[in-house]
Amino acid sequence: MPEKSAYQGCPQCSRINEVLGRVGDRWSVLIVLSLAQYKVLRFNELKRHLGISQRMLSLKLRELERDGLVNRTYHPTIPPKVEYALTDLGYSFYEPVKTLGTWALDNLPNIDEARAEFDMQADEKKSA
Amino acid sequence: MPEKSAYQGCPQCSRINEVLGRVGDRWSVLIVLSLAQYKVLRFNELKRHLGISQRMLSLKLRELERDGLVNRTYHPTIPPKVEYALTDLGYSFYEPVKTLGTWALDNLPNIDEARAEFDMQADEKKSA
DNA sequence: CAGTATCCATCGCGATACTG
DNA sequence: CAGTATCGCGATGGATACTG
Repeated sequence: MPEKSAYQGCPQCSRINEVLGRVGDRWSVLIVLSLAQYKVLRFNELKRHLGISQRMLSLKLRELERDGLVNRTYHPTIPPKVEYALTDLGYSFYEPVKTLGTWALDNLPNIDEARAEFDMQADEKKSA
Repeated sequence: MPEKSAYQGCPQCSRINEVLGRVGDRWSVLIVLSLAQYKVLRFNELKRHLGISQRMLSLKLRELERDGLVNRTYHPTIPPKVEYALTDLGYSFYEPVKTLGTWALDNLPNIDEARAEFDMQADEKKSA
């Protein structure tokens, strides 16, 4: 937690940042996205779907569970079976994330264009 | 860029992830937030406001400029003066970010509560 | 199957020093 | 003032091996 000298001008920034810490965490978002789409997934289903390592998936799922975004259901069978699903809070979190994802898809062409132009002008200076 | 075996089940995830990379980057978001609020800021104004290191601010600003989210205006005076502001694309990006920030402020109490309960139950097991 | 534990490479990022 | 260059530490996260 970078609680250095930051956020002097923005007291609530540190709190918003906590959530951004969750969103910024690609894996957490992808997990939420997957669960929103499939409703219920087992551990290895998520693992295969996302191409995430066991370690990371385990860590991130516990974080999400701790934050009340994901529900974990353990079935003590043999072999064991564990199902993950979004909580109500998880679904409510999905809403703004979806908004962001929509913006992303809509505007990535613009970003690509801006990058191309920026890089082109950088090249011009180099060859000048 | 972790272009490993990820995203098999979600081709557009990698693109969404690019934007999440930007959002996840706390500094980039805080810069956008600051510029949205103050319209125009100079390099050191941003630096002081955010408590960010020169190096990071410089790097992040160039990223944001390259992506077309931030506009850089150089005034060749002595001493030099450089002003940063959001582009139209930057402002449009601010919208979904604001949505997310609002969700954060609204729901952080819920997250805190969920955490407290989760940690309490974890403690119970430990002492059992 | 659903994890946990250990090891290790990478790198984000701050601190510091220097320049036009 | 507005950067760039270099160094170094700590966190992030993958690979691998082991357990109930």
